Amino acid sequence: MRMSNLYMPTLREVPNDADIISAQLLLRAGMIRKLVSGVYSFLPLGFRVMKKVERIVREEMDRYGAQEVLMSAIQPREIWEESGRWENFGPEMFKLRDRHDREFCLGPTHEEYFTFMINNELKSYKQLPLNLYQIQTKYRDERRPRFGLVRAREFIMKDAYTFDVDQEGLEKSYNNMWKAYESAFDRLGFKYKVVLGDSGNMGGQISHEFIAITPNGESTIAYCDHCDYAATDEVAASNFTQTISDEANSEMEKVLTVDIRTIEELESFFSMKGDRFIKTLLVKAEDDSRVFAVLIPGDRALSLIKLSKHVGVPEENLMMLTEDEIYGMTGSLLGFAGPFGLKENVEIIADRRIFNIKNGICGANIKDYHFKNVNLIEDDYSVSEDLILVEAGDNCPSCGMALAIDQGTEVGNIFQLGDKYSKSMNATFLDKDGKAKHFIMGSYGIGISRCVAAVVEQCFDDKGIIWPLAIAPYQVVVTIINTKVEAQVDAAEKIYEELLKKGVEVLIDDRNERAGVKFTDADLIGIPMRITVGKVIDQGLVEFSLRTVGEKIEMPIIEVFKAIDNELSKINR
RNA sequence: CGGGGUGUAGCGCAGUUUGGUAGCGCAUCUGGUUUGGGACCAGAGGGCCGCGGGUUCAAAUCCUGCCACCCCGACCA
Repeated sequence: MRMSNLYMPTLREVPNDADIISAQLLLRAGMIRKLVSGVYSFLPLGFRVMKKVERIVREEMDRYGAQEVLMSAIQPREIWEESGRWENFGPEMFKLRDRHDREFCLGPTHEEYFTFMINNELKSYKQLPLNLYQIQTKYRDERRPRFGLVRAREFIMKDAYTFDVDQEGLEKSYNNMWKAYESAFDRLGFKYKVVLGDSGNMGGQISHEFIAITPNGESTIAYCDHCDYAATDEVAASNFTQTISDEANSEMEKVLTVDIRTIEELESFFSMKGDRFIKTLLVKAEDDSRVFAVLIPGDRALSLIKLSKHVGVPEENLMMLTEDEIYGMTGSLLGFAGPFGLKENVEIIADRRIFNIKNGICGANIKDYHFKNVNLIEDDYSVSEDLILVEAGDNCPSCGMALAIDQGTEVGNIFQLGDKYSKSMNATFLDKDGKAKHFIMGSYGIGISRCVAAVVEQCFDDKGIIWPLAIAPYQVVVTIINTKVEAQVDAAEKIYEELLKKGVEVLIDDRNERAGVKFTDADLIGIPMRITVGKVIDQGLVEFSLRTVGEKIEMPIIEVFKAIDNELSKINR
């Protein structure tokens, strides 16, 4: 491709609405453009990268036995009514009506449609297992789109669905997809971890998430460097050793604590560490049917997912009480809540570790008062072994060493759905014994466009993007220093033709620009290899440099082809 | 959805406090000089100042309604 003709509108300045590095660089490199909040278009260079990501994912899916299809993005209300998600998916679903007032949505995901289709077409166990996938545009009307391609409202996703006769078959399909994902992500060239995911409200079924390690990512994961334990922060078991005081129990006392609300303020007021406090958090079910007071050690945070499992309310329906609601339940203000004197309908849930706190401190449910010398007794409460968000340094549940915490971007997930959809949509096949059984399903997603962003989040420097060779929009750029110098142009054109002949993906920068502009653009758009044709062409030499290294090495033209072959041979296929 | 901020040329911004004919840098076009890490000179084009209503002799500027975008929170692949 000739850069004199390439639609590559690079920007010198950072667009003011680009919030993370990947969005800034992709916009500046002329690879994407934003139309409205959370909706992006891909320009030639960006589209090439995305197609390469797609190709890698596609090859690995195919290699592991999945079959590609393309389902419609537009779906009728009826199939979503069957699963109950027309309502439950909530305002995130883009809904529309046709001229006859019939209702549709733009698919945010495709469990319903696949289940519906399979149920119509597939009737015998002999046709199972089955693994179908597609790569397609998905729509989710996110409440708050941000982070460029990472949380978009329109995005490209690979979604796959497996259908098996039983749990054993599902586990095989699941492990198979796990391997396919590892192969694909290894080839994409970013660092990632596979972590135990939230099994959500699906009744304890297994899921895993593939998290690209990115410093500003939205997902927090806990992992162990000494064994292979890894989980999202809300799910990871928190095991820590409490310091248990050996002092004798003292009599509980009410203490005036004017305007002292936060644990931090309490620590300095009482001159005690946070682990001596009993924090009381008020949480309710969204429909107001139940209210919980959750007791946890003062220096730790609550995991809503763990609470959700303990009380049997789906996590998305749990919410913290507002200050007004707290007043209603405790008769006091935010910051003074405690386990004593709550309204009768409040269920008190305790993390077991608060019973190790001797002569602790908790809110008194009276404005400006706390109790000290509190010693709670297990028998009085609904006790959970673990309600707490994991922290760095907690003990690994599998080997006991210290866990580390990292931020990341979820680029893939795999779910064991079981019969969740086949049951609600009554999708069955006939088993060996002639009886109708529900399909045992799995679903598997990869955020294709999100992967593009995740790679950039990991691969950049102060000059721009550094694409891994496997997904770079072009592999080589031939830079002509001065297009007025015939010898340079001739040599560059010959090199360009030769590389094209060899099947190398190559750009030639034949623009009548100064060298600096060309270097800056080449660095910004992140082309892995650059051949610079300049003055030393008179001696039959060109310069070769790698974007990762930067250093230019003079070499004869023949050598540069070898160097390129050598780099290309490193691509993992 | 709650709180905050911002909307002025393709991009980044000033001008708004104190109303008086819309500016700067980059980008674009023309001519020339240049040509190894975002050149220089001279000239040119480009604006419903987010949209609507109001106040005023006069509104980018003041008032008001709406919209969009961004941030923080809540929520979520």
